[in-house]
Amino acid sequence: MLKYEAIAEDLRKQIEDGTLGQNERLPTVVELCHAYGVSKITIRRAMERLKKDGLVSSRRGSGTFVKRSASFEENPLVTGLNEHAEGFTAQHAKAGDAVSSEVYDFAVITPPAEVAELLGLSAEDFTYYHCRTRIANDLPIAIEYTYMSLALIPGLKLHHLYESVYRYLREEVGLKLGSFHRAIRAVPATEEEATRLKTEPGAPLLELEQVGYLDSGIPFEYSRTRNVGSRYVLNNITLA
Amino acid sequence: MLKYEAIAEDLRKQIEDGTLGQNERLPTVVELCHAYGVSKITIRRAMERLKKDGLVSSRRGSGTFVKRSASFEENPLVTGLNEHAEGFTAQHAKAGDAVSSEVYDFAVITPPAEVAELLGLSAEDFTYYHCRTRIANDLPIAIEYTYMSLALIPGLKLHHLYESVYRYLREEVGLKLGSFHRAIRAVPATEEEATRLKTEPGAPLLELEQVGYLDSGIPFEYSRTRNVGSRYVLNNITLA
DNA sequence: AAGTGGTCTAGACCACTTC
DNA sequence: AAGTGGTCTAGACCACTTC
Repeated sequence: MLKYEAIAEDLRKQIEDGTLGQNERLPTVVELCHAYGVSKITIRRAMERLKKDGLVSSRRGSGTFVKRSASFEENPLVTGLNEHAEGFTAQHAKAGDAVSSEVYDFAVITPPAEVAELLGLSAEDFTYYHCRTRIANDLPIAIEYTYMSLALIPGLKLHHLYESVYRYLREEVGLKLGSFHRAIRAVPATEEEATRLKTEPGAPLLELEQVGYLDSGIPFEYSRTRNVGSRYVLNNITLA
Repeated sequence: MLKYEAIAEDLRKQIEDGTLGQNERLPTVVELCHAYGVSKITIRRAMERLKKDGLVSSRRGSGTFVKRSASFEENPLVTGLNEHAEGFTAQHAKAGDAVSSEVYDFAVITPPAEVAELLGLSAEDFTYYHCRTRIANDLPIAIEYTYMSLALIPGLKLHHLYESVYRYLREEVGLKLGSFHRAIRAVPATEEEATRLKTEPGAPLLELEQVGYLDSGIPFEYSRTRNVGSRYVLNNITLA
């Protein structure tokens, strides 16, 4: 086994058995160099492996931290990682499409227990909840059910849902978005979804379930996006 | 822009404008070090970027080569990359499932024009074609439609389709599998598929379309795998 | 034997945060 | 000012292929 692989495995075990707890800072790169008797680039490769697997995130100037993702160990379905998130708006703007939204629900609620757990919230914490369709060139492409942490995003308003929420988070709230854990399924449209998406009940939808993390490793959103199968193809895929 | 990014962009342009042609060998790492006035690790990072984007593949002892993937420029839907392919058999063996197959079709044919193009074949070249279902614990999970290059795999027999084709390719043919270009869609089951998969016509299927490459960059297979939506979740996802 | 890419060392220097 | 991770140098050494 290569040195960087052995180091990554050792740190992974420490994270999985709790020696390194959620949100805990790892030793610095230099400390790890001394501890394992290797040079910086070898530690760096081990860290890249752990980042790819969604276990840690690094911030220049601060350190490298264990992500709050223990719940994912229990749910092996959702273990991917996506850096450099682009929202629906950015994806379609590139193609020159006219993008709009229809909002069906927007409220502040206490989320379902499994959502609260994925977001690292207690039973008393609030989240925003919204359901909206995303429309490109007058054709509905997807319906989104999203929970976002109220504490992290104090000022979300209805009108943001008609624009780009990610742009708002980045530019106005100043959040730094990090990685995403994702799972993908094919599911049938409910009657309500069929009406909202202008398709047939039971029509195949491509569902992306995701938890979004800030670059600090704190989860900020849980969402399910259901894309009309005949209008959407997912490209640029890597399976880990 | 970082040095390795600038070098990757420069090489990408040379590949896209044809200065570096399909299957052509790039300059060696040491030559690139001198050409760009940088050290090995910087060239290495640029190469990792190009590999991730599916433009080149490297073989230790031989060099780094432009992949035969020009046709993907015309089809932006299929531009992902997946190293370290695991077949259905390996995935389910881990989970301790009983894996089997049902083969509905196995023949040597001249493939459809678009498949021939993706595989870099002429109109006169032959491929294997097979359709089979993959079954775990007596429940059909997926149906596969696959074209494999006859010239690369002289000895494929029916009985291999009841076992692991990838294991056969690796261990008996001695092929080294490289990366995969993939696209994902949700599609409805046809009547025939519904019967073979023990589900309903129109039921949502998660389709993975892929072109598989050897580590030399030569494409060896084109396949569409349609997974029953209610029995299959794709995890460990990275969107590039 | 000669050439190839892959891993790794022991740092220097930089961008960024404030542990 | 001190500490953090990120990029990069100029190699050494190794695994693998035969350009």
